[in-house]
Amino acid sequence: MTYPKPAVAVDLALITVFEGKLHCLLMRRHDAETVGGDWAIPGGYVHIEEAIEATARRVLRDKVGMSDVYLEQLFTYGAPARDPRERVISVTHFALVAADQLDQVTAENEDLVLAEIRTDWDGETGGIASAIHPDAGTLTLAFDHAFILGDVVKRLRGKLDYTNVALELLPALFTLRQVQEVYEAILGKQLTKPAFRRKLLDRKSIKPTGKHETGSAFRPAELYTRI
Amino acid sequence: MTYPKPAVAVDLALITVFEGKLHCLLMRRHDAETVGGDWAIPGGYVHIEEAIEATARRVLRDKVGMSDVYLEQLFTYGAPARDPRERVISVTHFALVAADQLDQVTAENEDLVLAEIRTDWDGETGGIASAIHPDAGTLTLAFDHAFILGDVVKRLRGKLDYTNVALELLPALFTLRQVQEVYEAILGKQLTKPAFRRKLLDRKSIKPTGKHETGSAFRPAELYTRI
DNA sequence: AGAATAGTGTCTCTCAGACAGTATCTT
DNA sequence: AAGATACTGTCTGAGAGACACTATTCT
Repeated sequence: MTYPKPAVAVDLALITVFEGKLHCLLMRRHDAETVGGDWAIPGGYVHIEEAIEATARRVLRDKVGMSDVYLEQLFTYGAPARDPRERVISVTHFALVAADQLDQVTAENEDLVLAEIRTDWDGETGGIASAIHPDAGTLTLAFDHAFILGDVVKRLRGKLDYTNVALELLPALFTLRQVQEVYEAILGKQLTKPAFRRKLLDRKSIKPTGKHETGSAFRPAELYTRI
Repeated sequence: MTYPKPAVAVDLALITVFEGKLHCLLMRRHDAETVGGDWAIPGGYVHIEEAIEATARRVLRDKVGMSDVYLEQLFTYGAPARDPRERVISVTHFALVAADQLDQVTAENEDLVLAEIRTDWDGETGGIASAIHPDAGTLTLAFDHAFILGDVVKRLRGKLDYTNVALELLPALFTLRQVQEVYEAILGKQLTKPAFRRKLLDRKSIKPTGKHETGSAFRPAELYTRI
């Protein structure tokens, strides 16, 4: 006996830190009334012979125009009514990207915007997130995507202290101050500089390059790179 | 346009600590030659109007005969050839149960056994696990289930120090020594008693009952319970 | 009484936070 | 030279591991 099958999709939260704030790439939907919102994270159906991560990378390439990013499976969302049109199970991933890369794709594609992610809960409590655009204000998110973005923030907060995922949000060369800004954006709180430096350097996951930043108003900081 | 859809299943790793060792419930397959092994963790297809966790609880009830257990989504496995018969995407969960409960179901059902899970890697490195039965020796696992069990161990090791999941593996009343045994079984290494007691009690997630264990050869330990 | 385990007190070492100080670059 | 930020040294308190000690129960 064969059962009717749910559809399987991959949704992709593209995360970056821009001007000291967590941001996410959103895609305009032209069917807002049927899916419950004007904006959504990019996604696509899993093809019958395609690995799940391959779907994620295809969505990244075809819908966003990027490749070679840090990608991680987050959670699989499958509430029967999460998509009002048909049963869709979403194997959701998140990607971590440096801000300059996302700037480029939003400039080239009218339907892609970068929105700030805000949460009104502390630590790893959990809950929904809201997306705020500098011009348009708070964006209405389709499906369960406000909930998904909340889960992304929660996961990132949890992984910060025992992994190096934060470095994926920075360009190839970066200052220690920039790393601290990424941590502060994700955790939503201030950190103390000396303790942060020590912890980061003790981890042996970055190394100094001897080069320094240019164009700074005052003393330029040394540039570091991933090991 | 409609694409051919993959099937979606939920697989369920039922975990317990028995005689100081991590164990897992396995189900005998009668189609070993087509699925690559004699033993598998229980699973079932997601029905078209059924939430994913509801599938997990249905599998738990219908195939194992249990209810009211700690359940958590682990990962979604979707390699195209993981099931040689058809494309099946598995939203895998794990359940944590006290050993006495699993003892009961294996006694009642011939096709269910409790096998020890062993890993040959340290900490949270990751890798496959093997399943060892007291009489039958090493069991051959179907599909990617050796890999999945490895991921379960990895996840449990990671969650031990910042959650109370370990308490789900114990009966309603337990001694501090039993809690330490659970931690040691999961981590695969010895811990020191005074430090362990302090950390556990400082967490305020268990409380003493005033009762003591009976039938012990020597001084009986106090019984604690979850708060 | 002796054996075995339950449970506790203390020392030390490591590590994170806080603060204050020094170094270096631009205007 | 002044100002701003990069970077560092030191103090302190919290917490984990190691060890030794006391307490309690059964044979």
